[in-house]
Amino acid sequence: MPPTPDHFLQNLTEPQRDAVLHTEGPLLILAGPGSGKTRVITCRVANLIHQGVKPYRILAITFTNKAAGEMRKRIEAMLPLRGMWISTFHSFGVRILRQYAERLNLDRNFTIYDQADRSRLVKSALEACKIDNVRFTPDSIAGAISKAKNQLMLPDRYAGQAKDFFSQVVAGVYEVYEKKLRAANALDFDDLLLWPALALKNDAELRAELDARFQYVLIDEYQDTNKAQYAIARGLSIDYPNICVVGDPDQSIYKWRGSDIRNILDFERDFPQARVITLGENFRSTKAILQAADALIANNTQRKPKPLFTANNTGEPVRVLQFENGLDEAEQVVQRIRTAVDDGNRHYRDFAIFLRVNALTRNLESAFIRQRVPFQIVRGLAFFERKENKDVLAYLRLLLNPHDDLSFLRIINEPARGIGKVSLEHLTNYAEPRELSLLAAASEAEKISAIKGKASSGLRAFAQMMAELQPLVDATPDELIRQLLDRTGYRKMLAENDEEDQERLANVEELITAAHQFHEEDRTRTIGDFLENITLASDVDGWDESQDCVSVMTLHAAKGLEFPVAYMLACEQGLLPHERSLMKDEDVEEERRLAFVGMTRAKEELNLSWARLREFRGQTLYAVPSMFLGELPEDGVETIDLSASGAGASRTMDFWRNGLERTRKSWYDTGIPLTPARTQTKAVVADAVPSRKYTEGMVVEHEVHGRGRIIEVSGHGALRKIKIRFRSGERAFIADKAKLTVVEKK
DNA sequence: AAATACATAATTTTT
DNA sequence: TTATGTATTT
Repeated sequence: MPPTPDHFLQNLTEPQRDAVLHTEGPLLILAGPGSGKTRVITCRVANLIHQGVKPYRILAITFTNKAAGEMRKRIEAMLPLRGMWISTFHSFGVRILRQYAERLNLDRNFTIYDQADRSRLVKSALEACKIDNVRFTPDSIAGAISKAKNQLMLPDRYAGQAKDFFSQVVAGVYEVYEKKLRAANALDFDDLLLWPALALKNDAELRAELDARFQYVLIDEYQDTNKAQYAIARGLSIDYPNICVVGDPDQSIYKWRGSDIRNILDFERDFPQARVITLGENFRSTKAILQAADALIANNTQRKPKPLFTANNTGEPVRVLQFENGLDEAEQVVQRIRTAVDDGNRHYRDFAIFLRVNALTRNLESAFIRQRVPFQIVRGLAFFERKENKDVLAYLRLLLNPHDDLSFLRIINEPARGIGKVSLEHLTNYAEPRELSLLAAASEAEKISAIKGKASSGLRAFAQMMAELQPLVDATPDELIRQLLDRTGYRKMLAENDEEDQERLANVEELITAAHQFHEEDRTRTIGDFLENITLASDVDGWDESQDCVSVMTLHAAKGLEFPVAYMLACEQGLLPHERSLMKDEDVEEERRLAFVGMTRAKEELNLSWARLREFRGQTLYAVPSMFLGELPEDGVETIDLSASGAGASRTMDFWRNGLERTRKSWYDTGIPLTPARTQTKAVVADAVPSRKYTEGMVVEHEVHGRGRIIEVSGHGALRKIKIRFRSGERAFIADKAKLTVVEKK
């Protein structure tokens, strides 16, 4: 029984209905949090299909694979969907690149390099360029390359516009990096967007073909697309400009990754006839929550004001909880959750805890375990990032792509085969001018005179072994891994030893299970698909909703989700907003949007907390409540002081509201380390301020480097750095950590 | 070449 | 606190 259009339109508000019914021509939906965006999207697709549009003419782009799966499920509940593409931009890119591989002069079996691979490759490119004496880190250079790629800039054009020293260094590295990628038959994350974008630009025939194939394009979380992604969307919507983008500028939280809010302006410029529909009414949160979020985001100046309103109840006030320290915070939050569940009002799955940084999960983890409260930390890839699993995956990658030198280097001596750094240098020197992969070079190791005895035979044996494993790539994934573990000696390496190895072995076994399940779900999926799936997975993709447990995740991972009760922990200056954002107003505004995203996840109850003392990199510092707490309205917000010092309620927000008025940048000046850690008496606090005792011009004595003069002091608190000129050269230290004695004050 | 001890540096967010 | 690199020994 095919559902009638009424079916999709029931219970929709007028703007929602407009959005669903607008099928032809460009459409921009500005959807505030909780405005029923998902419903509109699914109904709109269902409506399209109902009107006779073939599912395979529709392309829907989501932000995570999980969101893609969810959307598919929801639409399928209404209509059959065979042939419709729903994926992330990156998965879409891979699919196009594999499909049109020959045409784009690509090997279909390319490996996808993640950011860790990228870092290592940049490092080796740096070495190849012989620029190891510069102070730029591989990561900063990798970041610059990534940014260039996001802006569709290839090495030659980048070199052309490189003016300052840094850009010029990057330009050189970028070119070598690209060559290395090509030689390894690998693409990095950015290439998965860059290549399709350029293909659409340069190959008119291909562009027209894909444009006609995907006559209806839908893009969710549009505020977080970058230039390359926009180029793809644009290229697919010229002959058939039925493109619908959905986003909320106030929820843009990936500027640091290249997302560009200007894409919204460009959309209206490139599609002047575009219809714009605003979904403002919130159906998710209580009035109290929404008002608090609204008041917060109103502090952003780079923003078009937009009303948030709801017909929902006022509900409980938003709570700001003050704790003595991070340990207390974790324990008491978990306890509050447990109490609510014990009282029978809630399930564990109703609760989410949001954090700005992953590193903050530690205290929570032990609190959950101690109080026996079920929880899951949503950090999807952690399992595959374990050394043993990465090793096994590297073996698989090398089997599938023998040119993958990075993987070769990872496993060539794992288990030990008597092949050390020097031998590998000889091997590289042999391989490079001959344009051989390291694996190919290894197979003819006897021709390399510089490599002797054990190393030489080890290399040849390795190449031989990989060749023998080759036919197994067609076996089932789990069988392949099992064989691989036996024949490479990896299992033997782990089998003989201590408990740590036992655990590693167990992890590898779990990897086999994962591969097995992956294959069982869909027998057509290969080991290559398995690897691809792991690389392109997002953090939330590992989130299991079916469990009745508390979810812990970063604010970034929380995007798009909702929970009856949300806790946002560590709302402290330096953490939220993060210290790395404090230098620029626009970065602070992004942090504020991040807080806004977190707050608007909550349906019924919202709790924000901070602690007076925060353990940080092994030492305890005084914390300053987040400036964002001071931006909340007094109405509908309740402040509760649960700290031992109990200085009375409401100090939190007064801190920011009233005259204290410290500049944002100065929070870490109050960060006074306590020694020894965890001591909380005021006496100890008072006398130790090592970070501030050094000044420029001082002469100091260092245990190792001898006497030197301080030439620069920067940063604050635990991050305070001092630069010292010794006879042997200049060196930088963390002020707190350096073992120095003052010889002469200036 | 590999194992070990030792020092020291670094820590946002992620497809 | 943890990961990474360096120097030293076997």
